[in-house]
Amino acid sequence: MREATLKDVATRAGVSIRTVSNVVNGYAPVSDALRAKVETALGELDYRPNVIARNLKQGRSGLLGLVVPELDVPYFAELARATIAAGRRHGYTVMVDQTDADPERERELLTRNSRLALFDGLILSPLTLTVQDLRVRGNRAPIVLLGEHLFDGSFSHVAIDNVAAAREATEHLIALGRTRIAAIGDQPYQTGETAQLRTAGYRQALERAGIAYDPRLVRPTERFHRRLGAAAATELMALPSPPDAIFCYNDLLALGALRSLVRAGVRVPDDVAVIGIDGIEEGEFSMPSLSTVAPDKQQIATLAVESLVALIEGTAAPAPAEVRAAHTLLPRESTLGISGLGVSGLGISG
Amino acid sequence: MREATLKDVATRAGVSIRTVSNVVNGYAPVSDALRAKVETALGELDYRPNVIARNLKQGRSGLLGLVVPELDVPYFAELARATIAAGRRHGYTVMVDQTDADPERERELLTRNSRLALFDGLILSPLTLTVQDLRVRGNRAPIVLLGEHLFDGSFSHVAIDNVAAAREATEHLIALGRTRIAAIGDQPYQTGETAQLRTAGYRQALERAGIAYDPRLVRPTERFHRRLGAAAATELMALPSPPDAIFCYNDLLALGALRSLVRAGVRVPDDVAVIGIDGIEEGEFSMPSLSTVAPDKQQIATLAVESLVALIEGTAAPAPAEVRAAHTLLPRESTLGISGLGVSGLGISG
DNA sequence: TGGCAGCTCTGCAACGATGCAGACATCGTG
DNA sequence: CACGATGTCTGCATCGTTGCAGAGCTGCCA
Repeated sequence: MREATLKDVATRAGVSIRTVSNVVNGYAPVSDALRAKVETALGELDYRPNVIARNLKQGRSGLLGLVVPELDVPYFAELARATIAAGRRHGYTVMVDQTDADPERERELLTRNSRLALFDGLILSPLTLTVQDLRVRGNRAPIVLLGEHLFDGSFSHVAIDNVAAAREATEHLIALGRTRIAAIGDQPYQTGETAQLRTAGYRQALERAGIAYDPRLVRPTERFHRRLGAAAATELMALPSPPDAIFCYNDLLALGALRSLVRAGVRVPDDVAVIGIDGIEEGEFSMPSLSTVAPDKQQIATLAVESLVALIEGTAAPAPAEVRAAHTLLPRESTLGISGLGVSGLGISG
Repeated sequence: MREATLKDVATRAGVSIRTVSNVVNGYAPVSDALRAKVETALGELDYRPNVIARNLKQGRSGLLGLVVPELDVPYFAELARATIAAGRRHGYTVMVDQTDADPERERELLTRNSRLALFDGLILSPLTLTVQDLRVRGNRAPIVLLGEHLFDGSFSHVAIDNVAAAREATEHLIALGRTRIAAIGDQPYQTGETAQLRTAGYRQALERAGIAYDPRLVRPTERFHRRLGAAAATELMALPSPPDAIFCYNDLLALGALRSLVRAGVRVPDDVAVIGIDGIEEGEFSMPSLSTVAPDKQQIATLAVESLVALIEGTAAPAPAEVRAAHTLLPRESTLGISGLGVSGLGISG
């Protein structure tokens, strides 16, 4: 059975389509008698408006899309929550998609026939997209980017200062007196821009402290996952002179490293201090809890949505903005130690 | 500047709208000469199809919606990933929304004017919705439900056997010789159906093993979050006779409990064994790693998408199906102990 | 040369809703 | 009583696209 349309309802109620529309939307004044008749017909036919038709007429859908590489990476999940909330505050519904960090999927998004063209605007957290890709997009909706990519100024951006964040994390380790500070997560190839900025921050901190840079202590990882962090930490501890601290480029790497260290009987932080970046909730509950530099996800989400809405509604100059969000160092047990227990580290007992 | 339409392109190229459409979609045979002219015009005007108009004409959007209570709960994030993949296999794009576990937001989804009406179908993981709510929905798209709610048979469902899952988790603890087995996560009120099923499974296992049910060992928690698990575990250990094992209704509760136990110097699993439900990746990397009963998320996602697509495309009888997905017990260190180290538990050293 | 098939291409209608201008009835006022 | 103001209600055009039926042309064969 076909869905009832305004026309069906109008026929049944013996009024014009327009009047039915008015009743449905509560627009123009409608007499009680007619209103009652229309409402009866609406009920009898179980009328439900066709949102697509309405959107076509109004030229907007009220939907924003957030596209992240991996939804099950906690940082993105937490960011998604914040973005959905920010969207609501501006009257938009945000829906989330992921690309599995697949370059082809990322490019597919921008395709002429992408279904995302239904959305009034897009917030992208790209991994591999180039400015070129974005230029030729078949997508009519405005775009705001998250992260450091594509800083050629043609698109609005929201990101933390990754160099500073990495520097502060490293400086925190230095302040604890550590000198052999390893780094896990470098990505010295084209699409690893965020990682490269963090490497820069790491090296800045070392340099300022007069600590020599030791390339053997820097482990690249293709992605920022727990398993890779664990493997890299194991390798680091097998070095002739292992590190006394590890700066991980994100919290998942750090949590993987943490487990492999503790599992191997290394005391954290006494033997090796560990810090990450992301400020995910999981890090508050690891044992020991994870020190981290937390980007202000609320702020990132709010700024991204605000920029996007301004583009959509034309309330701002279309000049692309580069927006910086805040970040905060959150020292926890993995660098400060476990307080209140009369012990100074966590290891294997038995 | 307005977006170019087919009409604009047609005017510029001196051909009919229909021909432009044909070129864009590669439909009918078009002579090379015309095709070239049209393509030039397309390029000059930077034409991008209006997906909304296309959808209106075709009566579908190719979009499925997945709505979960909280995206930053890892179980849901992992399920979302699986669902997005399953949707792609069927030619649909899945986009994810969350309700913040807010009853009003859940109901809002089904409203006449909900933007989700743009979607061809919806997969809902409801917390508080009643059958009543679903009946009066102003939403035309078919719906498939995740979880045990609303088992009155009017809607298609996909869920694991929660009673069995909880029973198997508890039996695993019993098989280890534990007798004072606590439970964290009961929700003995209307909207806590999943929790109640898990309580039933827990009690079944106790009963079968001839262990008396001790209500003091069952801690309710309003939600399934790490912090509440930690608090509940602390309370349990403060009992005159504390438990020697804890069954948590999900992995987040268990991870919270794990931390508070280890933090307090309790040896896991020697003193207290811990198990959860969900099989989230985080549990593989906690210290000790978390034993769990893992629902087959792939299967859940696949079954949900298949049911939904069948409803949308009318290839299946509209009779609502109740589908069971598989689950697997995954014993890890939090019950089996840490092997290969010559130690039998993890605690505080120093 | 007539007729037909096959290839291109076009115009119109339609998807289901809303904006707009105006028709019609009613009412109050001068 | 005439008039305009007000309050209801309607029809038409429109959003941008695609389905459908058919027009016009070409070329081939009898």
